Amino acid sequence: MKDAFYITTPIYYVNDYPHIGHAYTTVAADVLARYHRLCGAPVFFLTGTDEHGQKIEKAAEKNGERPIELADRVVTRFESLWKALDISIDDFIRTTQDRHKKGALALFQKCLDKGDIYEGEYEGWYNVSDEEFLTETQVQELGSDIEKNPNFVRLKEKTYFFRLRRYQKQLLEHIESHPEFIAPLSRKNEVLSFLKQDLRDLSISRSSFSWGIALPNDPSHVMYVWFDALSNYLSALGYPESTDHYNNFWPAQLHLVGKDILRFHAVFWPIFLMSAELPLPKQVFAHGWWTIEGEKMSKSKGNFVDPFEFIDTYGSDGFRYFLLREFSFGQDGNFSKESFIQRLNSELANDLGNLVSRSLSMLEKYREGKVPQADNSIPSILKSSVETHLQDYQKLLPTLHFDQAFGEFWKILSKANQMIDQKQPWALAKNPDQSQELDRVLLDLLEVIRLSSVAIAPIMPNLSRQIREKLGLPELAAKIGQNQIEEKLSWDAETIKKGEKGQALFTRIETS
RNA sequence: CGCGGGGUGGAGCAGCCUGGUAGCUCGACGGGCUCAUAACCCGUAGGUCGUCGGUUCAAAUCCGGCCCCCGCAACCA
Repeated sequence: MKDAFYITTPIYYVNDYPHIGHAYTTVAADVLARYHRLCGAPVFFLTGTDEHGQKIEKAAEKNGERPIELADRVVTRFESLWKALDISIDDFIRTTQDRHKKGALALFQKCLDKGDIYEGEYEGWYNVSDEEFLTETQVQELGSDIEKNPNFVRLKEKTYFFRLRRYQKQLLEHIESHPEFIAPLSRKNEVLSFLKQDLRDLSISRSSFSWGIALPNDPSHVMYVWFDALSNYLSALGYPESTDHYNNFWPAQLHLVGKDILRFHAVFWPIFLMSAELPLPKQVFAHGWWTIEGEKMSKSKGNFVDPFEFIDTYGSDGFRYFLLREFSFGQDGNFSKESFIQRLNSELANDLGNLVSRSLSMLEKYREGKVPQADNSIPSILKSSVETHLQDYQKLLPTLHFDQAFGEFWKILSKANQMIDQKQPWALAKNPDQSQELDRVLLDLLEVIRLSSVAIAPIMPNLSRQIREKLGLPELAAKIGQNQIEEKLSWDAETIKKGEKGQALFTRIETS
């Protein structure tokens, strides 16, 4: 039996509008979840929302509603996006749920018992009208003006600190003895250089607002965002109860995060876990960011890409494919409508869609749509090169080299197109003596199309299903213990029932 | 000396860790085919790999200096 695969996205701040970045992380997680399910592994794929904090409290107050009412209202933005994007989550956790509070409190108590949390004082510049401490950068920018402005006062606040330094060495050792713990490599180096400085203890509570989880030892404080949010990965499994669910899936196989929150996941989170004497996740992977038409995405520019808009116009499969195909996972990349359309037209319409179309059309024309009987005396033309590419695909996809994995598979489509040109089935069809050779060509094409339906299933589940319908094959369904990727992603693994051209698989996007 | 990423044919990128004929996609140009979604196939042009120096028989690749671009340190994957 395959190892259990627990994969998470960050929990998203509920008050935000979902944008391409949220979609990116979640689609990547979904592709991995679907892939591992097809490999027969028990999979638990978790996402959710972070619903506490001063911002929510204030926003709710402004709307004249209770914070939980606001959260209940806006959480649907995320829930409906995941539905529209065909995200196959197993669970959706909200930090306002009782199960989460229970888990977060239990983790906090563990750390407290360990003596890693102590009461201290935070002193800094406070913005009276915003009711917020200024960040160090803000203080720097203001310079000496800060002392002249009566809106800024020097303030001390009681807060609870976490003794990060106690675990600094242990964490360094862990990272060094587990080279795969932080990926990609450049991010790991970043974390290592951070860890080689002296760590400051981390403030993990606030008393200036109350919308959060009250500390067990001091109800006048609530947990500050990171302690609260990170513990979702445990609370979703039922922690602190030692259920089968928990025991099967912890430690997580993979925390997928954006590069901005790597430090929280690769430094603070493992330290909390060490304090609570829990096993660490196997890997934290930080991916890159999207720029939009060459510019940084930001609220002030208002240039967020709205995923719903693209899904509505071009479908979820194409959008999903573009996100992971366009550039290497881990790097930054650029979103432009032009490159989006270009890639979909070239790879989904011209390469894949057209190959399906021309192949099935020939089957209908030359063989009345009937799958020819295989003649073993004529060897397959494509088999051996296809197998090489399939092996590479299977190495690349689970290691998060999505762009290369699909690039590798697309080489197969290219080989098939080349074969058509070389063999010229339309000429073979005119000569009855070459009937068997024509059969061979058609069978090879059908097989490549069938393999496509398997290879693209994790990223384009709808196209996969449509292809399989054309071939008279059932939709791929995951079964625990049955490795369908290995079984069905090999040459002639399934008996193709038919080959119906039907409707175009993916039509070109006209730009005019 | 805050931290990090990047500078490779017109565009976007891979290659750099583990030195040894500079590769991919798109675009341009020419040709082929007619089964197909004006799609597909073949070929051609185009790069002193930011720059200066070092190591080496050999450097896009290793080392050092410099220049330029971008991001983080503030909402934000």
